[in-house]
Amino acid sequence: MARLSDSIERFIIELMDGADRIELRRNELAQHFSCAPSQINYVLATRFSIERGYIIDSRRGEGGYVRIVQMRPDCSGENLLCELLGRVGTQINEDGARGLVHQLLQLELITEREAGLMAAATADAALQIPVSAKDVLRAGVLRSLLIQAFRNMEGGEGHDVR
Amino acid sequence: MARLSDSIERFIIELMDGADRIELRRNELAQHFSCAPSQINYVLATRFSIERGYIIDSRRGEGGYVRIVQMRPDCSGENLLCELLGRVGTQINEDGARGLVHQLLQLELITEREAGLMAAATADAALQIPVSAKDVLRAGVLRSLLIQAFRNMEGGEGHDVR
DNA sequence: ATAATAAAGTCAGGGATAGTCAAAAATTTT
DNA sequence: AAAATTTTTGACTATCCCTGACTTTATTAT
Repeated sequence: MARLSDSIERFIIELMDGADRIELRRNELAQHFSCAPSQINYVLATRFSIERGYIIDSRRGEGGYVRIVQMRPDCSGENLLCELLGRVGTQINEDGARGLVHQLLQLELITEREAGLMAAATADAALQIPVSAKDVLRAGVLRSLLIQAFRNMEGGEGHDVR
Repeated sequence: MARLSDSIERFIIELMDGADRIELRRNELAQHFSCAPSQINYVLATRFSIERGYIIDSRRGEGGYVRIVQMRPDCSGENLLCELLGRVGTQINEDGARGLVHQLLQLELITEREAGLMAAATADAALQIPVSAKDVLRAGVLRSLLIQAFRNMEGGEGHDVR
């Protein structure tokens, strides 16, 4: 029998129907498939991961939702974000970060102002901790920035700045 | 169900219509939305906080009111930057950082995309170190971002609205 | 002054969502 | 069949929104 996770994956993809984003209620979906709500999280984690080109956003409480955003993999056959994240790795130095940001700028995926911000956030001066750990920390910040930058490209409202 | 709080927030912002202050009756507003009066307090606390640059003033009893004042730092350039850096101080938590970014957005000093980047760089998730030091680190990153944001503004390119 | 009335504030709690994690179950690989 | 891997579930947690009971303050009437 087709695994439940696969069915749910297919169902969601069909729901998206080419659109690059969709919002759904976790519990409703779980009910539709008569499974535990956390099963949905599993599907999201394994089938709609960053590596596969998706970004998940969610909110709890009354009016809660789970939003799935598919990043368009345009600029390169492979998923560009995925590749960039790979290049960031677990640590990266200031020059490496700058180079990467510069490349985004060259590709016209971000503006000069945005590039300036990304560079500022990953500059040595911004990360005030013992030198030894800076590169690791910078990698975390840069990853977060990259994911956000790609979210921006989807034209949506990005995530709440709340 | 659409969140009542969001509707009320929107309603108030529309009422203000660019003005920097407004006075309203808590009970009337509650009645308009058919909700408990305390709901209004909730909206004020979560959407019109100090962090977002609002000050709430009120009076009880006959002729009571709630006044919402949007702080518009009248200083610009250097002074505003100074003030904001002061607010960041040596440490700031995630909510504080978000509120400040939200305010820059409201003041139209940065674009939504830029706000998203600033929020991403100062999110808890981006700073992968022991919790205890996060706020200090975040302050460093945010300071760096602010300085860069103001550098952008002086460049006078206006902001790309994309 | 005191009492009555008319606001607004506070806070704890409940309901509605979603997330996490570890253990059990199922499936696949060796 | 044993081991390894993936899937599924359930118990517990976290967050957000909304309400209601009770409190505080200001004004007005007696």
